[in-house]
Amino acid sequence: MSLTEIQKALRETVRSTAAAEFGVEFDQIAAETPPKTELGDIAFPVAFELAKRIKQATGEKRNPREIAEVLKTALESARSVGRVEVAGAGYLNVFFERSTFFIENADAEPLPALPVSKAANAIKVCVEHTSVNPNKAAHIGHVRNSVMGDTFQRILKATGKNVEIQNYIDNTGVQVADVVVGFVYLEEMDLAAIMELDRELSSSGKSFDYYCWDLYTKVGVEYQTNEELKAKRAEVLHMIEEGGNPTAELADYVATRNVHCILETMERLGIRYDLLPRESEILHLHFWDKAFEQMKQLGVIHYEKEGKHAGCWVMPFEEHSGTDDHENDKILVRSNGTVTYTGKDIAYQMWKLGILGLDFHYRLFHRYQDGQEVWITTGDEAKSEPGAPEFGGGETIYNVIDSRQSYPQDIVRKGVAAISPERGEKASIHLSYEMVALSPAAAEELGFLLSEEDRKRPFIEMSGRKGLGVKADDLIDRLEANALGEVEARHSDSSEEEKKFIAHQIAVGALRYFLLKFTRNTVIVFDFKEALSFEGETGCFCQYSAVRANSIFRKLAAADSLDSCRERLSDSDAVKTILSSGTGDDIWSMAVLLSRLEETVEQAAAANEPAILAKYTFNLAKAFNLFYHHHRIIAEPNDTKRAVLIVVADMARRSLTSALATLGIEVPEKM
RNA sequence: GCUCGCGUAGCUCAGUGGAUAGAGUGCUUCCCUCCGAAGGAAGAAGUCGCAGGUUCAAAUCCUGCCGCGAGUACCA
Repeated sequence: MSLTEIQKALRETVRSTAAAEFGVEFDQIAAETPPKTELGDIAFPVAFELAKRIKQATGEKRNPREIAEVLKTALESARSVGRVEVAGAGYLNVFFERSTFFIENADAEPLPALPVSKAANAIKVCVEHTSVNPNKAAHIGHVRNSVMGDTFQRILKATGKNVEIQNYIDNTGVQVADVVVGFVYLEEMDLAAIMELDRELSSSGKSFDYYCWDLYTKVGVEYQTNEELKAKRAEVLHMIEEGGNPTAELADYVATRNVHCILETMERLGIRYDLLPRESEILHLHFWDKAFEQMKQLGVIHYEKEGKHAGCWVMPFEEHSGTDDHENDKILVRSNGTVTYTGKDIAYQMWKLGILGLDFHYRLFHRYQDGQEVWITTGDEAKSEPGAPEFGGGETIYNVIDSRQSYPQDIVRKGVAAISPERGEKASIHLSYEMVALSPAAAEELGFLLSEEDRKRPFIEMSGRKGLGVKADDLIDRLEANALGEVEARHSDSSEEEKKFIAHQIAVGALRYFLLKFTRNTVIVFDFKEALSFEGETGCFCQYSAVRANSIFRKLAAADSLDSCRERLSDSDAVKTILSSGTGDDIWSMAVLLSRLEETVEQAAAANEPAILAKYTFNLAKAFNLFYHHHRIIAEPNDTKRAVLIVVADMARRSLTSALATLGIEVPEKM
C-alpha cells in the first residue's frame, strides 16, 4: 500500500466512523503532517470539528478527547497502522506500522504515471504557454511563462492526463507590424533583402531574433518623433491582417523566422510544443464569425444603439464597476465592424474546448532531433498535410498568461461559459503569474539610464518595446559558462563534450528552479547574482544531492546489490528492530518524506502551483544530504541495517530524480 | 474611484484554521585521511503592516485603515 492509498483509507475510516458513531457527515477530512516524526506520521485534528458539529446538531456537549478516543479505536484496526495516540486537547496522531510500509514500498515507483502514455481513457487537457509575439527574441519574463507552463504540463501528465501543448502565435498583431515597419521604412528592405540579411547573420553566428530585438527598439524610439512613420503602422497592420500581398508575405517570413528562433531557445530548456495555432488562421478561417453567430443566437451579446458604445456589439460585464449603467460592458465588435482581440480570443477558446464547430488545417512545422513533431495551423486546405493528430477539444483549458491580463481572461472565461453553460467557467483556467521585473540596479547593469524617479521604484518592468530586458539566450549562455568553469575545476579529465553537456544540464536546472521556486503571484525582481548562483536553494543543490546518491550505487559491493538488499528485508523482525531503534526515526522520516512525491504532485496540480513541487524537491534533497551525513551507508557493519540504508538511498534517489524530471531538470552523470 | 494581488528574520521568500512561525541568503564560529565541501554542524536574528471581530484554536477567515504594485481602451 502506498502512502497515498493509506491516507485515502484513513480519511475514509474517519469519515465513516464519524457518520456511524455521531451521525455527522463530512465531505472534507482535514489531515496534516505532524511537525516531528515522534508525533506520528499523519494527524487528524478532526475531533474539535466533530464536537462543534455535534453541538450544532443536537445541542449535546461532547469532549473532543472523548470523541478522539472513539475514532482512535477505529483507526487502530486500519491496515498499515501501528498505533494511534490522542494528544493535546484531542489530536489523533497515527503511527504507521513502519516495517510493513517500508518492505511493501521498497521497490515502488515514485510516480506511477510518469512518463504518461496517451491512454485512450485519459482525460485530454490543453495547456497554452509561451505565446511570445514573434517579432523579437524571448526575454526572461517570457521564460517564466514557458517554464511555468512546461512544468505544469509535466505535472498534469504525472497525474495521468493526456496533455496537448499549444503555443499561440500572434503573427498578425501590432508588434509584428512594428518590426515590419522597421524593415521596410527604416532599413528600406524588401523580402529578398531580409532573406539575404538572414543568411549573413547566421553565417556570422548572429541570430535573427536578436536583430529584430534591436530593430523593434529602434522603431519604438523613432515613433516618438516621427508621426509619418507611426502612421505607417496602421497601414502595415491592415495589409498583414488582409493577407495575400507582398507586405503580408514579408511579415510572414519575419514572424516565422522569429518563431523558429524562439523554439530553439525553448528547446535549450527542454520546452516543447505540439501545436502552434496562429492568429492569421483565426482570421482567415472566420472563427469569429462562427462564434459571433452563436453568441447572437444565445443572446450573450447585443447591439448597442445609443450611448458611449453606440454601434458596437457588446457583452455585459459588471464585475469591475458598482454601477449598472453598462459603462463597463466589453466591446467585442467595434463600431467600424472589426472584431477586438478579446472577441478573437473567445472564438479561439471555443475551438480549444471543441465547441466552435470549426477546425484549422494543419501542416508539419518542425521535427525535433528525436523525431517529435510540432504542427502549425494553415488556412489553406491545399497546404494541409496528412498525419496530423487531432488537436483541440480539451476537457480543461489552462492558459498561462501573466496576471496583467486577468481582466480580458475573465471576459473570455465568462463569455465561453455563457455559450456553454454545461461546461461552465471551470473548463477555462487562467494560470496567471506575476511578471519578472528588474531591480533598478540590474537595469543599470544592463546599461539603461534611469530617471531619479525610476531609481526609487522597487522594480522596473521589462519592456520589449524599450529593449529593456535580459534576453533568455544571453542568460543561458552566462549560466552555461559559469557552470562549465565549475565542472572544469572538478573534472578536468573529462572530455570537452561531456563537460559542456554537464554544464548545460546544470544551467537548465539553475534557471528552471530559479523561476519555479517563487509562487505564481510573487513578482520576481531579477537579480544577476541570485539567478546565477549554484549554492543554497537552487536547482544545482537538488541535482548535486541526486548525483551523490547515485555515486553510492557505483561503489556498492557485489554482495550488496539492490536485489540482494531488498531480499534481506524479508527478515521483517530485524527491519522492525532497526526502524524502531535510536536512529530508526531518522531513517523512517527519510522514507516517509520521499514517499510523499505522488501526493505533492497531486497537490501542485490541484492548486495550479508548480512551486509546491519545487519546494518539496528542495526539501527532499536537503533531507537526503542530512541522511547522507548521518549514516555511513556502504560501511555500515550490520547486514540488515546496511540493506535498509541502501534501499532508502535508492528510494530517495529515484524519488528525487522523478521530482526533478517533473520540474524539467535532469540529473547529471557527475558534478 | 472601482477590481485584483502583495505586506512574515537585515535582504529574498515558503507557510491546505491546528502543536515551539520556517527556508535560502548575509553575518559569527567550526567540519574534507571519510559513500564527492556546488556539502554539513552550531549561533545570533520576528510587534507575521495596524486596529477590531469570528473560533476551543488566526500569519491564515471577516471588517476597517495604512503602504506598495497591477488592471480598469472601439490596444494586443
